This record gives sequence, C-alpha cells and structure tokens, in this order.
Amino acid sequence: MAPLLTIGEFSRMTHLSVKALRHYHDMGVLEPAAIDPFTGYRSYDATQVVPAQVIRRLRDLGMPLDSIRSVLVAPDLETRNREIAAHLGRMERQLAQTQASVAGLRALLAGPEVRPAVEYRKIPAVTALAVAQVVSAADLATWGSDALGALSDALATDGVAPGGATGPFGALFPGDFFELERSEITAFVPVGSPPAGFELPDGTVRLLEIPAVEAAIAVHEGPLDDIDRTYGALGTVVAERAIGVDGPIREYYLIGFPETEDESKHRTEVAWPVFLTS
Amino acid sequence: MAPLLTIGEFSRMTHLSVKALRHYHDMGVLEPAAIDPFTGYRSYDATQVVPAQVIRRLRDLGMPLDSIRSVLVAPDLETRNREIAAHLGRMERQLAQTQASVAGLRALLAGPEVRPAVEYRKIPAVTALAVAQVVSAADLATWGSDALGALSDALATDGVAPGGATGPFGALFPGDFFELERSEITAFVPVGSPPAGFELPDGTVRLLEIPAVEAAIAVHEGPLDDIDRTYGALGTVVAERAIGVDGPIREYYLIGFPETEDESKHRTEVAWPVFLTS
DNA sequence: CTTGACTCTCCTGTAATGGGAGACCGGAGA
DNA sequence: TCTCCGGTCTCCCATTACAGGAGAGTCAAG
Repeated sequence: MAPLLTIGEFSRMTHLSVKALRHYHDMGVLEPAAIDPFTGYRSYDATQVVPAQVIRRLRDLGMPLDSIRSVLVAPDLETRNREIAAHLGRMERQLAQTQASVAGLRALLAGPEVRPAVEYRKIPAVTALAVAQVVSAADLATWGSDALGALSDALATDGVAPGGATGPFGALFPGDFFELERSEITAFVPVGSPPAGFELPDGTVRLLEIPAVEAAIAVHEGPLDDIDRTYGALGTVVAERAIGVDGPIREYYLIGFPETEDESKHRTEVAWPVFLTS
Repeated sequence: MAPLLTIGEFSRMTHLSVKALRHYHDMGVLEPAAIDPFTGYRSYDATQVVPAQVIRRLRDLGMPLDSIRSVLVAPDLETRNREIAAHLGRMERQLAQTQASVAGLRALLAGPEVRPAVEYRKIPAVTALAVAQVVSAADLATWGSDALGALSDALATDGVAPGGATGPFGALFPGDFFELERSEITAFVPVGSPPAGFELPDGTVRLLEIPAVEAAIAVHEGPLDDIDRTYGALGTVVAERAIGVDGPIREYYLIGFPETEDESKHRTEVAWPVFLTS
C-alpha cells in the first residue's frame, strides 16, 4: 500500500536531479524512506514528494540547506513560518541593496567626478558614551542601528548626561577593518563630563575618552552604501600630498536615520587621521 | 605627481579587502599599476580608485568577474551599458522567479492537498511539425518560447498545413531530462498530413510522427513553475497502482502565453506514458 | 640591529551541486 | 545460464569569489 520508488522515479516526480537527492540525503535534509543494507540503493516513499517540493521552492529562494533542514524539522507551523519570514526579510534587504547599488553605479559611471571638498582640521578630545564590538562588514548596518539604540537609551538615563549629547554620533574604524572586513568597531556619542563617581547601569555602554586628532575631513552626501566614493576621494588627496596616516578612521553621522528616512539627505563626515610629514 | 599606493592603502580607499584585490589581479580584472620585480609588491595608482569602485558595485549586483572584465575592457559606453543592461535583465528575471517561488511555496504549505484528477487514456498517433534540441533545465523557458515562435512561423507558411493546427502545442521530455536537468526536448504542433512530397523550407522544423501512447494524464492549472506539483501527484498515482513507465513524458499546452498573459489561467496537460502490468 | 607592521605565495575551505570514473545491481533476451 | 543494458552506488574533481592561515620575505622606525 506504500509503494517505494527508486531514486530515478522520485527524481522524475519531483524535478530534483538525482545528484541533488543524494546530496540532500548526505546533508540530512531529505532522508530516503529506506536504504537497502546490501546494495545501498535508496528508496523513496510517495509521501515524500511534498516535502521534496517544499525543498525545491526554498532552494529557488536561495535558502541554504542548513536553514531548510531547520524549517523542515520545525514541528509547528508557527516556527516554520517565522523561519521563512526571516529568510524573506533577508531577501528583501538584499533587493534593497541591489537597487542602491544600481543607483550608485549610475552615479559612478555618469557622474562628472564631483570630488567632495577635503579640509585639514584638528578635532579636540571629548568624553563620550561608547559601545565597542568586533563586527564584520556584512553585519555593520545591523550592528550600527543596535548600537545607536543602546547609546540613545543610555543618554536618556537620568544623571548620565545632564546636558545631553554635545555632538553628533560617531564611530571609530581601525584601519584593518577595511582590509579584513572584520574588526572591533566603536560607536560613540560625546557628552559633557558626567558627575564624578557616576556608574553606568548597563554593561555594554562605557565612558570613553576620544582623543584629539588632526585629520583630513570630507563630508559624504547620500546613502552609506556609497561612502567608498568619499573614502576614495579622501584617500587620493591624502596620498597626493604624501602625508602619513595613523589611528582609526572616524565617521560622524551628521544627518542619519534618526533625522530622516531619505538616504539621499544623509550627511556623514569622514575623518582620516593624518600627521603631516612635510 | 602620480603617487603609488600599497595594497593596504588602496584597500582602505576602496573598501575592497586585500584578498579581493589580489584575487582581482589574478583574474585580470584589476591589474596593479606596478609590480616590484624583486619583491612582488603590488602598487596601485590613485586613478584606479574609480574602476575599483565600479567593480565593487558590479559585484554587489552579483555580476561574475568574467563579465566585469568584459565590461571594463569595453571601449565605448554603449557596449558597457549593453552588458550592464543585460545583467540587470537577468536579475529582473530572477526576481520574478523568486516571487513565483514564494507564491508556489505558500500554495504548497497552506494548500489543502488538491490532487489533480488523473485519468488513463489512449492518445492517438498524429503527424506534427516539430523542433528538437538539447536543452538544459535553466534554458527551458527561453527555448520554449523560441520553439513556439518557430513552429508558428512554419504553420503560417503557405501549403505546409492546409487545415492549420489540429491540436494544441506539445512537447516531449525524455525521462532523463528531469534527472540530468539536460536532454533533448522536442516541441511540436499536430497538423493534418501535408501534401505528398512537400518540403519544409526551414532546416530546424521537421515533420514528425508522434506515436500513439497509453498514458496517465492530469491537467495542471497555473504557472509552469509549479508543474512539479502535478508531476508529483501523477507520479504518486502511477506508483500506487504499480504500473510500468515507458517513453518520454508529454506536456500539452492547452492554454499558454499565446492565449493569456495571466499565468494563473494557464492549463497544461501532463501525459505520463504507462503500460499496465496488472 | 631588532621589532612590528606589512606583504608575498601557496594551500585549504566554503555551498550546492555537476561531471565523470569505475564498480555493482537487476531484469530481459539469447 | 550468460550477457547486455540501463540504473545505481561511491569517490574524486571542478565550479565561484573569495576568507583563513602558514611560512617567509620586506620595509621603516627606534
């Protein structure tokens, strides 16, 4: 009453290649209903057609096999839907980034080389609330908004910063972050000196002295996805003047998501520390 | 006046990892401005920042390095834009397929198991105009519409088919097409017997005798992306009744794109040849 | 001269298969 | 019974665009 199918028959029914079915077996995503202990022949059950087709759909959506396995073993519909929704969210974000890339590409190809103005300026030392964590480039955006939230919460805590923020939010990027795509990033917001002996309640937000620095500075206009253009212009100017570089690169978010959703209105100051050699 | 940059400096300016830059060098996508013949150290030029950023954008769009190389060596803007447009077209199609997959997935997960009705019927032999080619699963949709066009053109040719088509368009899929994702597919349209000795002008369209066959048949409703559901149901029924399988599987496009753009209205008959063993 | 930061090449690993080799299995015809 | 052919098995290698790390050479400053 439950006829078993050979891998070839099952392949025809599900439109999954034999190779793929064997791979799904190895990965534990779709186990054959039976395996002949002597010949190793796989046998599938007609009831496995539907799961196999679900797998096909999820693969079409680019979901990795590991995630598919979790989805399939999820007992209840709720967990299952949550996993799928999470994946669709990732897809959506990826699509948004694709569109941003297209826009950035157009600007880069058609653009008349509008070099942002670069100035040399000394940034004074400040006291700041800060959070630091090792972050990879892929997680930067997510981590950034989390960090911003944490800093905002800390700011709002009574007694921490009597005068509120004394400047825009910023972040420190060690040089090797751009080379390795992964390094410890520090997000901060400058505040007036807090009452002596004051202790922060939360463990992640610390009080940090951001040292003074002399830097080449340019303001990036537009979405952060395009910020490499400003880095390039800044780096070119720095290189042309033959000036040494030292210390982490800083970004100051003059206008960001808290101010407006319209990314084209965003303004970010990039400060590239230098010390004059000439 | 043209200062050379180390790979690390260039990495910081472009937000491309050192590893990626070396890889681009190996692939011939972005050659360093100079290479020290003794140490092998790569040196980059400030003018290479913009090309590097273009590469970054194209990679964000998922364009393979081979294509990026072609784009970069393209001398004129026109060729360049054509390449990019072609890639965006591919992306768009992929997006459409993603959406279709989401819809299909919902139907599969939420669906109340609406099994299409399966009947056993004998299909009589017919004479048909046919085109055949080895096609891989990925190219199936494209090839299908091309083949349909070729067949329509042949039909419209004077004297070929005095009575016009005598039935819907169809296609033959050898069993191993679904297992290997690549096999020789035959698209055909039945016609009345043409005048004796008549010769077709075009080389690709041939006259073919489609043999009679006894088959299990089900009608698939909706887009072809979901046709594996009908294959599964059909295969399950065939397997449950313990019936042998022989010959290529056939699809008849009762209602397709020529009739309506609305894919949910499409109707495709799937005929799975069987010969009764009981 | 040493140290530490930087760079080099080369090898391995990733994810999800495809391609192919060489061997085994099962049913059908001679 | 032998043989043939198609189906299946397990391995191993290739793909893409890098990342990670080993081991060694290079550069500039103290």
